[in-house]
Amino acid sequence: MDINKAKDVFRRSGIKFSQQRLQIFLLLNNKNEPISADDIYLELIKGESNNINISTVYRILGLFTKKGLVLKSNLNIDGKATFEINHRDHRHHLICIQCGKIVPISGCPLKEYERSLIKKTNYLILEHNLEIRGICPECQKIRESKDIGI
Amino acid sequence: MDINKAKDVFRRSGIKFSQQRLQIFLLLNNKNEPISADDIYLELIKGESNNINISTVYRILGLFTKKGLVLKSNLNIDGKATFEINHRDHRHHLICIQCGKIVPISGCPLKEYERSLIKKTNYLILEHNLEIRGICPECQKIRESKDIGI
DNA sequence: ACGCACTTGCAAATTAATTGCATTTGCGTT
DNA sequence: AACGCAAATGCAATTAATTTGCAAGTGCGT
Repeated sequence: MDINKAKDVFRRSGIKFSQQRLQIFLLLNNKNEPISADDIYLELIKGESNNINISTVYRILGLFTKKGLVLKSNLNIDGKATFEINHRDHRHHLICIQCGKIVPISGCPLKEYERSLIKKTNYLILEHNLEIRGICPECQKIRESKDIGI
Repeated sequence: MDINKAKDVFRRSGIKFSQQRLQIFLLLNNKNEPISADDIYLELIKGESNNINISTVYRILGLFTKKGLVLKSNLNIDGKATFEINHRDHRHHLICIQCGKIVPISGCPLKEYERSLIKKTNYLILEHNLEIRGICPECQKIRESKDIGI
């Protein structure tokens, strides 16, 4: 994702361009895991020339969310809300409860199920979220070597 | 769920009995949807003789969660964490985005999928959460009568 | 370069959640 | 049934996340 592409997305979404919006948008595009407002802020202020305020981060995330560019993840990381780019390809995550690593998983196992749910409940199903938690291969090795029970 | 049953659960979980714990436990058992600490507090103080403090509510929810009686739902309702009784039968929810109603759905569509995910990723899968959002039949009728697009 | 609406920074306010400490309560023992 | 102690609660104050008001700054069309 480069600057011109970002400007394009902004224009199409009716979002006025600004440096701060650009930076947050690029950062979110380079992450493939949910990130908190505070972490975005910390990443941006450690970047060389770049300055930004935490309230601006919140405001921009709110704007992006309202415009559908960003999803407010239902995954709260110790009390902080997290956000991620709205990959329209409908992505879920696999989260390691040991090291906190989050990896996107491809495909969605719920298409068929939702159809049956519609029949059963008469709800108009619009969206869902799914997070799966477990222990990644690396952390499993560490656990084995320390002989910790689950 | 009556008082003696609750006392039994407490004893088996190593939880000392108290009025406040009882009330929160009974309330959670009568809800079948996630509820925030604040809403629990509000429901309890409007009850006749009953008084409780919001910090006590948080402390008891923390205790119940630690002991596995209660699950901290990943569903945050405008910025507030929510909690629900740990039905060990592994329940998911269907949420109406119009009226906010939450109904539990029976069965879980992910058993088979998790098995395939284990093979593919070598993760040790421990748990997952799934929330499905849509519009309930009643709200659909209201929308139709008002002719609102989605 | 100019002007105006929109955005940002800053500081203060709000709200959720936590904590320290004095008081109260549950419960086993006498 | 009263006693005593550890644990639980209430209260007030604190911390931490998020929001908001307002003055100053910026993007963008003219």
